[in-house]
Amino acid sequence: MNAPVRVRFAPSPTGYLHIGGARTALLNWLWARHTGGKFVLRIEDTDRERSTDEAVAAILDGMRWLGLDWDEGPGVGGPFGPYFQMQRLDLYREYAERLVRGGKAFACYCTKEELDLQREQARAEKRQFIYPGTCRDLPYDPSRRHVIRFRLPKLEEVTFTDLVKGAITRPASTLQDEVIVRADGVPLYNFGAVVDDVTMEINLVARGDDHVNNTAIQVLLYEALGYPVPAFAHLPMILGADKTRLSKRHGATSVTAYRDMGFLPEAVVNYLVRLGWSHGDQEIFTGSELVEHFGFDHVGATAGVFNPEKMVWVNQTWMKSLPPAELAARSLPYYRAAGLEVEGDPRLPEVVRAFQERAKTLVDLVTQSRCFFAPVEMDPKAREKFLGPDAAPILLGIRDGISATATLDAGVLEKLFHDVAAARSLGLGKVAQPVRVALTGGTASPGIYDVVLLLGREESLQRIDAALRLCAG
RNA sequence: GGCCCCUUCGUCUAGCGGUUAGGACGUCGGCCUCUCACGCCGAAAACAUGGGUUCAAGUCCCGUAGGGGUCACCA
Repeated sequence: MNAPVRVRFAPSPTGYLHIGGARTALLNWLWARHTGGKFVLRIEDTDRERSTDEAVAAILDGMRWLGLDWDEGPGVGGPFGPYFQMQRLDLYREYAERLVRGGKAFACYCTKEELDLQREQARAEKRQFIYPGTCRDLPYDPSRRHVIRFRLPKLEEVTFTDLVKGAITRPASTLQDEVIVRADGVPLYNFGAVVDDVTMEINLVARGDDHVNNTAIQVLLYEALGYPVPAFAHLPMILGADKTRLSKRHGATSVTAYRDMGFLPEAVVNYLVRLGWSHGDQEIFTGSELVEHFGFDHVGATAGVFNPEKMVWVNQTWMKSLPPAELAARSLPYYRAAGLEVEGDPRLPEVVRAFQERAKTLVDLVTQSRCFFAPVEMDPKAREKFLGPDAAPILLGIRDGISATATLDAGVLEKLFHDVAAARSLGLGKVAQPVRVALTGGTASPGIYDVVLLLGREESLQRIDAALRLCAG
């Protein structure tokens, strides 16, 4: 009765892994993991014009980064391979021939040009163009260049059930004898996908919303082939702020771009799943929580607007929750990309801890903490405002205090800063800000005592001395 | 244009006939405070619209409007 779940993600390798594709892959993966089923990755590379090996690599790279491992597919193989459509051509030919022999498909000799002309004519007459069945009853002549068309059965309408949208019905009058195999023998999407889903024993097809209109003809294909129709789940699109389909002009759309911007994969996964799926009021989910709770019954039917601000919040929330050592390890490639070699630096975990709840992304973390691993880059505005002549005596006081103390710790520093402030009847801020600018080059940083401690006595003294010279003019 | 799908705060959503319509992001106030964050407290903010069904409708049905998708020898 209940066969083990087999789902698949079937991208066409025409570009990087798009945010929308990633979500489709993710939900399939979650369902497989939730049910203990199999997650199959299949590459639909039958569009030879646009498919590239680089795109395949980019997609696999994106999926690995998100942690979406596949049970069958490129690299891992599996019992239903190969998992590239261009390596399954014999299979499609066999199934197409079966259809032709059974009278359920036929050879069509119309040329692209003839059909384009007819289409144009129909448009001129404001008529819907539907293939008129020109070659429907012609004898089969393999020597003539031809495509294979599916012979649309006589029926009123086609209905199927969608796990997220419910029953969907389409009048047969809007369907036509689709071409299923090109003249060069390469199958078209509707046919290749069906044959593969049949032979790979896929029993739930979860894919983008933009495929609902293909589903009716596919249902008919399953029936013509004599196989059970799988369950369908059509996932709503991801929109940009203007409510049109998310695209480049809305900003970054590839998952690896988010990696490069310093997002944690956990956060991207978390955000993407929550966009269109919910579990009560919960916002933050670990991977295992997602696997535990995910189900198509709570996938919404409405398209969702991609909200970068919320994704940043999710990312920041995740960064705060990671152990500092873990966060430090994750930040290494980002420091490297910024030209800072911090691996093995004993201060790294402490520095990361100091910025953990201040940074929104890993890139932000690196940017903010830069002054601990590189010379001070003095912000001119900060200098002008906080390193004037009146700052000199304050800096001097702190400088002397630090150099006079044998062992620095937070308690000592707190007393020192308070004493300097009290001696001049100033608020603590009047003392801390000039020192902060002297030590970091800017006006925002972790607590000033932490900054001194992180920098250490010698470096702190040097930086204050340098600032003193600036005060002097 | 035909067909298909969708419609709760600006955004993501909870709701599955009876709720002061809840949460989150963002926004705005306040608290905390050495800066920036974090955290905490509070506020503004939604059932597209018109008809039904029902004692009762955000929840069910129909229409309208709006939005999206799709109409290839692309996927």
